Amino acid sequence: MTEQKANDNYNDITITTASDQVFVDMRREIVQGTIEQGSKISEPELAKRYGVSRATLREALNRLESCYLVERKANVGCRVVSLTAERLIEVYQVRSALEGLACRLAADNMEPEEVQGLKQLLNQHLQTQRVKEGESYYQEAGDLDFHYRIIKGSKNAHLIHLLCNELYQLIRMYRVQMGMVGPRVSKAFDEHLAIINAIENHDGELAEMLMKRHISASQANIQTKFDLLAAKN
Amino acid sequence: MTEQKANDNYNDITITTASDQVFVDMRREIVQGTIEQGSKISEPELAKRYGVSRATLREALNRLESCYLVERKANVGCRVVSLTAERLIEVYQVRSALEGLACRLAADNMEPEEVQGLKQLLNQHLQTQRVKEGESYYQEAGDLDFHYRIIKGSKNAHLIHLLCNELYQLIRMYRVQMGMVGPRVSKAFDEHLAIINAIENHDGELAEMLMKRHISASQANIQTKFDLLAAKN
DNA sequence: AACTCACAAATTGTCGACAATCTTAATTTA
DNA sequence: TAAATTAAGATTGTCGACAATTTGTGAGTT
Repeated sequence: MTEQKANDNYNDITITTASDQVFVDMRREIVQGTIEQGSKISEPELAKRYGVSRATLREALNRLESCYLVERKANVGCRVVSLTAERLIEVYQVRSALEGLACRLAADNMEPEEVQGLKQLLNQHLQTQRVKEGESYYQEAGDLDFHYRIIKGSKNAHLIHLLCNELYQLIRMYRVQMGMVGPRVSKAFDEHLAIINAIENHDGELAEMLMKRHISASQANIQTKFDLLAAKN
Repeated sequence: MTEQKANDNYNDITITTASDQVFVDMRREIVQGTIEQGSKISEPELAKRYGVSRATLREALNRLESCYLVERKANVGCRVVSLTAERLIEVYQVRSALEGLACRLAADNMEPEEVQGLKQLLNQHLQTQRVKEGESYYQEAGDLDFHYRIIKGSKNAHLIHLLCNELYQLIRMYRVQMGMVGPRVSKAFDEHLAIINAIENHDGELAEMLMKRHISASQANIQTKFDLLAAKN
């Protein structure tokens, strides 16, 4: 839980209204676990805490629901989502399909400059990783950045919105709260490299397949992680 | 625009609050075109029309935004989405990836009874189509039903929500307002049949591929339809 | 002791009014 | 005449209060 500030606002929302601010703040707190998963959200309490009325808080809650961070029931209330293994597996199945598509489209639609930028990013990661072997956070942030760029490279606005604004919040929450360390980190590099090469060669089919595998590997990791967690308790 | 009532509430929402009601009503009107695409939504005006306060109307608008039927801008307002060819292509690319996934999962997770039900449904369509050759509406409703069942058969709750509650409203809107007729109808039957067979044989890979093709064919239709429309004007 | 029912407290849903912002049109200025 | 400015009107954002529903507690019954 070191400084997470830099990567708070991944999707480029311009904050104009008060509910925008509350939305972004609550989103951060939920992703980081400050507001813990599964906990009930009391509208009067949180409204007071953020210094806004219930109306603006509810506006923020609606938007949190849109990105799957809270769940509402009529006349009952709102609670923060719980990161169960089942849910994460489901999300990763969807993610795999969508990012596979994004990768295929990126192979056709990415500008040469964007591809160059991606390669540079990967080089940076390589150096950073050498210096801070074992440190996982930077890698994670960089990894997200890598995926973000490819998604944006698809040039499919609907797909971009779906992944970056909606689905990714859950994934960030999982990463921050459960952590991703171990041998996956270095292996992920090679996979990233292969993906970039495929994109550079405009080989959409291969790029899609590699990305799907890449994400499926993460998915497998989730299951083992939860199994380990269950064994401890 | 005959009786659409039966298929109004595809996703099984239980209407409890006033904003639920407004949401469902507005959704129908937007899908059918009663509230026409691209039109600006005046909160005071619509609140009066539905006999509710602006607060409950705004709640409904939030949810309409979640299923991509309206777009909001801060301090500016809300307008109904416009069905451009570009947007629909984007949506269909996403749909193809997601329903492909759904189909693959369905091949593993559908109960035998569900598969039987699907086959029965297809038989009904065949008879209906023979009787009412050319009539497209029933086919469309039935087609949606077919896709719904497969999606549900995936047993992936997140995927089901994404497709049935969010993405499909746009697709229904396109179908109702632009219509789907012509040779696609009979051809779609054969494709449906092949998909069912693959599912029945638990051949996920094939089922996925067939579904993706099936949807890509619809996607190609969209482009030609818009081209024709552009040529007329 | 367990179960039901009724009442009280708390929470969510809804409303009308006010504040902040945007839009439009008239007016001024170059 | 065209561009910039400003003021009026309308629209959205926010607030506090009331209504409807749920939840929790405790008395009463079997």
